[in-house]
Amino acid sequence: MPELPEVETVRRSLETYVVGRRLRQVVGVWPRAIEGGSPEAIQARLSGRRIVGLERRAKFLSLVFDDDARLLVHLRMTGKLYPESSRRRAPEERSSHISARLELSGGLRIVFEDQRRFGRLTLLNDGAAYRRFSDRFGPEPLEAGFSLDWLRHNLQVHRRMIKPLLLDQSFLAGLGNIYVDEALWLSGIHPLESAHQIDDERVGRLRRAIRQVLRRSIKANGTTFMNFRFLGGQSGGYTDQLLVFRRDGQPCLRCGQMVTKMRVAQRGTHVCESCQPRPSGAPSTQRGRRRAKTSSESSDSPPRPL
DNA sequence: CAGAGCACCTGTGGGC
DNA sequence: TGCCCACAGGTGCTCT
Repeated sequence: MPELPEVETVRRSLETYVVGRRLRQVVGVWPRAIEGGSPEAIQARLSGRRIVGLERRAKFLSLVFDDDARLLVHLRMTGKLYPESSRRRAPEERSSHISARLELSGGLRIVFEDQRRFGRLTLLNDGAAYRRFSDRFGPEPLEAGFSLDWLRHNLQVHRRMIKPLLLDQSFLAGLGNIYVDEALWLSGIHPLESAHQIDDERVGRLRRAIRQVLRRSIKANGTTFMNFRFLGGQSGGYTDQLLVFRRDGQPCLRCGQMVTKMRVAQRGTHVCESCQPRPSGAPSTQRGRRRAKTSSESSDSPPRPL
């Protein structure tokens, strides 16, 4: 599930609950949810420490403690993080899906629920460890480091296809499948295009598109398909504003041609082949498999500009 | 370096 | 109706 806007939504929703409290204990941990450590090690290192911040880096949440230790949370596909009391009535919650509970001072419990159990907790002992962690990622797309010059230069030096490059967290932090498709559609760039072949004008459009979709989605509290939720089970409002993602078989909102679904970098990819012209040398590999968009309709419906 | 395939998990929905 | 399989918002590994 969660990409930058969803993780940021969770961060904002939890910040006021957790900052200022002390961690009492970590309970109910599914041991494999701990990355490179153990529940006991987390417990020993963090219990009694005060939480002084809740930050986000890429798609990680980072509980910052008063002595610079951190507890990282990655929600992966289906993870949720919420104060227990706010979710009493959430119908889909199942105890078998709980990966951990954090007991904080004042009787607050934060639940880490994760249906698919991909989500992970990671303990970082000090600021140096955090620096090493943070250095694995590219710039944050909503911060100053993601400048036009930076993007122009760094697209130039890669021969990879643009979509997998934008999904690569070490290149740019925080984008996932939804917002890459959205940003490429907005900027009129085909996902198979080689990064270094994107001309300056489209680089500028791409940068604006990335920032626009992320900002708007954060404003709407993210996107919900299956099960992204925050606080008391609220879902993201950006789902209604999606421009191309999951709109395969429907007319493109810009030109009216049918939006198609293909496979790029093993990910479902939504594209308007008319607004996002396929690069000349691109392999036409895409095995559409089942989902075949052919959608049984006559292939050419009249373009309907909107 | 770049890309494919798979592994990690569970649930859901489409096709037959 | 029910079974089987592909697929799902992410990431990290191996192999070519």
